[in-house]
Amino acid sequence: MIEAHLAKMRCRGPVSEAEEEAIRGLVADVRSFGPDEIVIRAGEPLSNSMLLIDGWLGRVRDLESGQRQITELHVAGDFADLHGYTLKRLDHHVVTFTHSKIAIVPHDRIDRLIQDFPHLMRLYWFSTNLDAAIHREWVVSIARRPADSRLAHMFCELHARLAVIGRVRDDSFTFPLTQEELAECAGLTSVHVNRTLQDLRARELIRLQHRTLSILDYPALRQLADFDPSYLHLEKKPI
Amino acid sequence: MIEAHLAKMRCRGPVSEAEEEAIRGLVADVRSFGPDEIVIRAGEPLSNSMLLIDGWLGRVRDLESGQRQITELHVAGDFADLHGYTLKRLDHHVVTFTHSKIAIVPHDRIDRLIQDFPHLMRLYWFSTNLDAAIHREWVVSIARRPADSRLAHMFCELHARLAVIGRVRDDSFTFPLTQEELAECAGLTSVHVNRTLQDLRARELIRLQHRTLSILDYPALRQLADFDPSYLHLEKKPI
DNA sequence: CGCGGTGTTGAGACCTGTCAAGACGTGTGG
DNA sequence: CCACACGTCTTGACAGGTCTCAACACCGCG
Repeated sequence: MIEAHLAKMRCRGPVSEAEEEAIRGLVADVRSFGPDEIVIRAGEPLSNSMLLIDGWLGRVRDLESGQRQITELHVAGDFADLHGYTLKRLDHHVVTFTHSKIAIVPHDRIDRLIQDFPHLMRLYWFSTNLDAAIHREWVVSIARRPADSRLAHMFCELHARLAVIGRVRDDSFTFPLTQEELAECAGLTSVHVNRTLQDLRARELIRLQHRTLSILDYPALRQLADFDPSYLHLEKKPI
Repeated sequence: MIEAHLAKMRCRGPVSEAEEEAIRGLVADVRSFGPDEIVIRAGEPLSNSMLLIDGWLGRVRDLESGQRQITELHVAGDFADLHGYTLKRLDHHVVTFTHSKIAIVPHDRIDRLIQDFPHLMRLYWFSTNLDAAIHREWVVSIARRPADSRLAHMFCELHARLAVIGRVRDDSFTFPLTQEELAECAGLTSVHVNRTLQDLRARELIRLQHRTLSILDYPALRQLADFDPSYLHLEKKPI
């Protein structure tokens, strides 16, 4: 059920049997959502967090002008709103992009978990700091990189994050976002995303069809993106 | 010494005498830095965090192209790299913009503190999540807002953050960044920042001279910025 | 078979970037 | 006290990336 989550945790360091048991005990309930639903609305008081079991979620901000900005993407194994555990309300919505299965984790269970397992407290704190690192990388990308590098960077990041949970095969993975949604991530318009994707295809860097993204030339894509995966902290180091 | 830090903490909820004492005990040493120094270099292993007592710091990323992007600004009372406590190395440099006085906080003292005061653990975890919220707001700003709103938003954010620590008088505060550095925050060039500032001045929204920023028409600036301070969680709520 | 969402294309406008030069101003050394 | 130097701010002309608007093509699904 939460194997992807455990895989992600273990990729940073050992998780004992007892800890694993405790983590499994976090889940109070599992709920299913359709695509394009709002899972958590900005501002509402929270007493649970959401552990994504399967599907794709995003954090999105609606602007006054009617535009949307996606601030982070979440895949299986991610806690989508663990920061809500301390903040108690979010500054953004959490929405589904696909059918999604989500484990509900009541905050009081997290209370108990981190009390019993200080090591897990550090791991979960770490994981919210990792979200911040991802935000920072997006700031850099959106502020400074041209459209092609920007998309390339997103693809490299997802490649790395999905690989950890075993969802990449031959540098291919399913990528369910529409070009419109991709634009909302990258700070571009869907028209420009469309043209940029054509460009990336023409240069034989990627293939993207039927919701599947194939990276055809990873070294070249990585160079175009100026992608350095160290901010994802994927190497094994005990915390 | 760390009054600004305590003021910031207290603005979110009560901090007991004992807790205050413990927080003061975090400081192992105080160091001074000149302007434009690198305080922490990206990637180097960390065993301390830096609590800014006075001055201005920033988190900056150097790009391959030679450009720089500033990812967050820090003012008195901020922990500049508390996320380093869990991550153990940073994905960015921490640099000074002005003369700065910084308290050195060894990680093992934080270990002890959060063990003794679970409430403070939550507060400090919260504060790193707050940094993430600020990152998110920057993503939105840089991705979607035109140059004038973008600068306006930065000024509103700083106004709110500095007010908490008593550094705003009559909607004025010292703002020591050069236009070049401002550009590195906003994802613009210094030339464009210059022209945009002239525009904001001409519209009588701000005055900026001699390193002092005066907000002349806060409601108008806030509206231009589409600024909603709730992401800063400045209202009093026990955590 | 038709419909709605998604992807594609073109032309033109606009915001921001680039390059280059000059003005200002503040601190330093003679 | 002046002269100079260096960083910062300012300005102009032009280039270029991205956006806007609008139309059309495609495709999966009911």
